[in-house]
This record gives sequence, structure tokens and C-alpha cells, in this order.
Amino acid sequence: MKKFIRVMKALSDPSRVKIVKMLQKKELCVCEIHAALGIAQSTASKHLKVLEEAGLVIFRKEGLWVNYTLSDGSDNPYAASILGNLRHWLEEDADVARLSKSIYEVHREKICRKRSSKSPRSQPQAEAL
Amino acid sequence: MKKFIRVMKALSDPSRVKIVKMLQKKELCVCEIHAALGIAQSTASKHLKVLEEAGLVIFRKEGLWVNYTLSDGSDNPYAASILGNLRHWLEEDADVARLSKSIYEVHREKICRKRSSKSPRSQPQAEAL
DNA sequence: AATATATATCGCTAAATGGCAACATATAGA
DNA sequence: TCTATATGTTGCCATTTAGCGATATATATT
Repeated sequence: MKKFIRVMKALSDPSRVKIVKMLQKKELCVCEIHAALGIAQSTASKHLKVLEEAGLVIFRKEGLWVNYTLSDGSDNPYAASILGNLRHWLEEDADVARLSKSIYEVHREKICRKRSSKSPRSQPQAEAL
Repeated sequence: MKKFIRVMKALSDPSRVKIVKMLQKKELCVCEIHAALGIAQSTASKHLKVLEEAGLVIFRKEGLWVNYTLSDGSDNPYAASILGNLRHWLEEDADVARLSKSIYEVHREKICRKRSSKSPRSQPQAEAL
């Protein structure tokens, strides 16, 4: 029951569902998700942790970046099944469609490096594509 | 997106999932669910409303009782799909198995009528089967 | 009409949750 | 070693939510 509830809870939030839909298109790092969704980096990180603990995504460290991809669902059959359904679900959703399109034009080098020199405490350009 | 989120939220609570699993066995009224789960009647009623608004259950009034059954999912494809999966999911869960078994021995006449004469403000025997 | 009863709604409390800023950690590069 | 930067963690706040008791509503029965 706990595993099932964890998956349901993880997918009860629109931001997390959007993250899953974006990851269907390509692997993404935290800052790309942060920029695409227009949410704080800490919030993006927290969402990814919830998705990871539900068995919906996995991550792979690559230098300074942490790349997230969809899980194959091997450790949570409920996650596996829902991820399968989500392949075709919500394709018509306006937000999802917009994000899926824009995600190809987003490159981490252009997003994350912007936290330049001395601007006191501004977020790194969360442009909310 | 909203319809999807509503289904996920509705199934993010163990009590509501148990209700769905019980309804797979047979139609139930509010007081049977209240008694079976050992939760307050108002709580059971609220859960059923959430499930109904997500398109997971429907109700049919019959005199003093309100009978709840699983929806055919016609007004929410996400609900339809998950309900299909839930037919075989969680069959091994201890709580679900116990409830599914006991639900056949529960009859509303024996449960709800117990709120007898003058006992001041006791709950009507929520025995938590 | 008066009573009994099954359900829904309201008001409240405690806990969980999503959001952010700030700080801590870790790695790359000079 | 020192700096820059990507991510994770923590602390706080506002909102949501599950739970309950009390009350309101509706229907059946006398």
C-alpha cells in the first residue's frame, strides 16, 4: 500500500507531473527544470526527490550536474504502470505541450551559468519558458 | 491536467484506497464504510465526496441510505484506467484483504441501527473490523 | 405531527505540503 | 588552494487536508 500511495502522492502535484512529462522528451538537470517551470531551484530539487522516492525517476551524477531520467519502474510496479500511461496521457495539456516544445531549445550551459559575478541575491533567471 | 490531478489526489489517501477496494466487492452505504474502517461517519462521507468528484465512484439514493459503487469511468478516463489497474493491485495488502473478507459479513441493518435510545454522544459502534 | 435515523455540512485542530530564501556541500577549474 | 557553480538541505510561512464532534437535512415510521 505504501508504495502505491507514494506514487499517487508524487503525481498529485502539477509541477511534478510536468517534470515527468518533460523527462519523457529528454534527460534534464535540476537547473533546466528550475528554469523551465519558473520555480526556485530548491523547490525543483525537492520535487525531484519526491519523484525519486516514488520510483518514478532516477538520477545520474555527471560532474557538477545531476541528470534526471524516468525510471524503468523496476522497483515499483505502480510507478511503471502509471509511467506507461503517462506516455500518452496529458499530451493535449497546454502547459505540457508548451514545455515539451521549449525543452529542446533549452541548454543547461545557457541557463545555469547566468548567476554572474556580484548580483546580490537574485535567482538565476527563472524565465518560466 | 485538473482531472488527472484530482484522481491522483483522491487515491493519495489510504482510507480512500481501501474504500475503492471494498467497493470492488460490493455496493456499500456510508455507515458500512464508517463501521468497516473505524472512522467517523462525517469523515467517511467526506472521503466519498472526494472519490465522487474524482469520477471514481457514483452514488444512488435508496430511501434513507446512499449506496456507493465504483464508477464506470465514463466521465474521467484517468479514473477508468486506474480503477482497472486497482482490480488486481493491492490484493495482497493485509488491510485490504481483511476488509474484503469482512465486508461480506457486514449488513447495514446490524451496524447503523445500533445508535440506540439515549446513550449521549457515543459513536455508533465503529468496531473497525 | 413527532420521532428515529442515515447522510451531509460546518467549524475546528493538528499535521502535511508547496513555496521561497538562505545556507551547506560537492565538484570543476584557475 | 581559492573561486565559481550546481545541487541538496534547512528553516520559515501560507495553504491544504484528514480527522473529529456538533449540527443540519432528508426520509421513514409511528
